[in-house]
Amino acid sequence: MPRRKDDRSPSRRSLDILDAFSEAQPVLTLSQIARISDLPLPTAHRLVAELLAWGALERDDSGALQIGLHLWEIAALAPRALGLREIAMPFIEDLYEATHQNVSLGARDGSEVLYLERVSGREAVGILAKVGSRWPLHATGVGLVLLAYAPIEIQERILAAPLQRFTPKTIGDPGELRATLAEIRRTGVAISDRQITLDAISVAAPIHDRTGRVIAAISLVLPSAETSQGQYVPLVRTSARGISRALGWGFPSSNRS
Amino acid sequence: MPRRKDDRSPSRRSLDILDAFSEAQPVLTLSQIARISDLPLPTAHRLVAELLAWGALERDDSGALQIGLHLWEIAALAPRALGLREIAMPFIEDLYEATHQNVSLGARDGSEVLYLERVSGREAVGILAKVGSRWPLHATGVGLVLLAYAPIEIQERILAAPLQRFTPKTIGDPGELRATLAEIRRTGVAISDRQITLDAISVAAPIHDRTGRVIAAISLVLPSAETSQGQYVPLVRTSARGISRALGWGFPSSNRS
DNA sequence: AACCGCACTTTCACCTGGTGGAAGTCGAGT
DNA sequence: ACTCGACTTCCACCAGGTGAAAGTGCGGTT
Repeated sequence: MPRRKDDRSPSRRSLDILDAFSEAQPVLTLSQIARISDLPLPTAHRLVAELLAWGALERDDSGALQIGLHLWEIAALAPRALGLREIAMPFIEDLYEATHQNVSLGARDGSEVLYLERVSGREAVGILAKVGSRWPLHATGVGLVLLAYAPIEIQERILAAPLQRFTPKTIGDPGELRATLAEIRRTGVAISDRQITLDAISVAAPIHDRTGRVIAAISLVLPSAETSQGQYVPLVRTSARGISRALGWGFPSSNRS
Repeated sequence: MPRRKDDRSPSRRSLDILDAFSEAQPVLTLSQIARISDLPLPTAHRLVAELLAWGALERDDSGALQIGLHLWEIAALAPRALGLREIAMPFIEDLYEATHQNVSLGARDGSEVLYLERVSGREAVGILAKVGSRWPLHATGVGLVLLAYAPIEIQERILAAPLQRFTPKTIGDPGELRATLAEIRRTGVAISDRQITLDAISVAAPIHDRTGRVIAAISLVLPSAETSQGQYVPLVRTSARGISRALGWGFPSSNRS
């Protein structure tokens, strides 16, 4: 009988400890970590001590564990996250100031959207997509844009799997999704109508890097009561173009859709 | 002769690999990582493979390594970083909209400020404190506030060490710093006058959590040419109070300065 | 005040899985 | 064709990670 029941390496186990933290449970005790990561308590204890020493974890006033500032500091170096944000922020500000609606920035990670930034005033619609949260690609404005320009393998994988529905308006039919994606590629704008909650619609546009590839998308989330949605389309599109240009897009080089 | 020259554990070595990345070098090759982290190439190779598999690192188009989105996603759970930001953001927005100057949010980590958020328009002064960057506590507006309310050990440690100077106006004398800190505690506002660059001054105020402790500070960075700096003080103070209140401060409970 | 339960910490003999020197592959520059 | 640097694979060795078991400390209950 093997002494060790799983074959994870120590470094992988440390990472799995970090994965134990979630939006629902951002603060954990040692025992909880051991349980969630499926590690013996003494092992978790030792690894947590190393993570604390390095600054990946911190203790709060009550002694419970949470993600530490040093990890956040390192993560802030991710070019696809804060690097992009740094460039996009002034445009996001402008868009917010012009509309006072929620503005969000997201990138595709695998077959999901990861929200990188969100600016929301007090008076805008309540919105579920927080910074750092993930959503299925087919259900949000940002997600639809990213899916429309994603590699075909990703598109087919998502079209083949069942499409999770959040409201009666969420796209649930692969054929309809395929048509929607084609329309997005044609117009360069996605409109997600009450797909997440019935009180919000979202208008999104793609952001290109210097090679022309779509690396992110921004969106404006509006109350579905808003009648003149059309006026927002040029605003979003212009902001997305501005960010793309700031990233070096538009200079003659390789430029595919 | 020992086979292993250092006694770092594998999990610590993985973390040290992450530490190899910096603002100056956010993209590295495997060999660079091995060199910076002082690891044999095969060892670095194996550990990097694990970090890639988990999503702590990613490869860019050229195959070079950078911090990955999954690490960023986990780091976004840090209560002291994005948790705080989430609450502070609407107030920061208001402050930006009212002034169109740089607004920043920072927290103390050890004996430095770590900038958690920054909103800057196109027309505001150029500013060096980027999100994720660190600065000495005595040299910036946010830092002075955090230092003024820091535990005495921290204050004394900094007063005892030489104070790094960035401009002729940077506080270099411990006595002057001590007086400045007392003044900040008295007024609840810090004004950092041309301490980092000669073209900018900064007005900062403390943010309290529900226990009354100062956990962060916000600041407005103004062009030093701006004559009517006084008008900004109430704005910054009001925003800081608003954030503190949103954090639960002000309800009758333990409440020390 | 004694008892219980739970969360955390420390210990230590076992033996496996990480280690890193060496050799092999690949690609770009000369 | 040759050189150099960056990356990848291999494998015998043994240091170091492992985790059951025992110990500590705290808060609540009897």
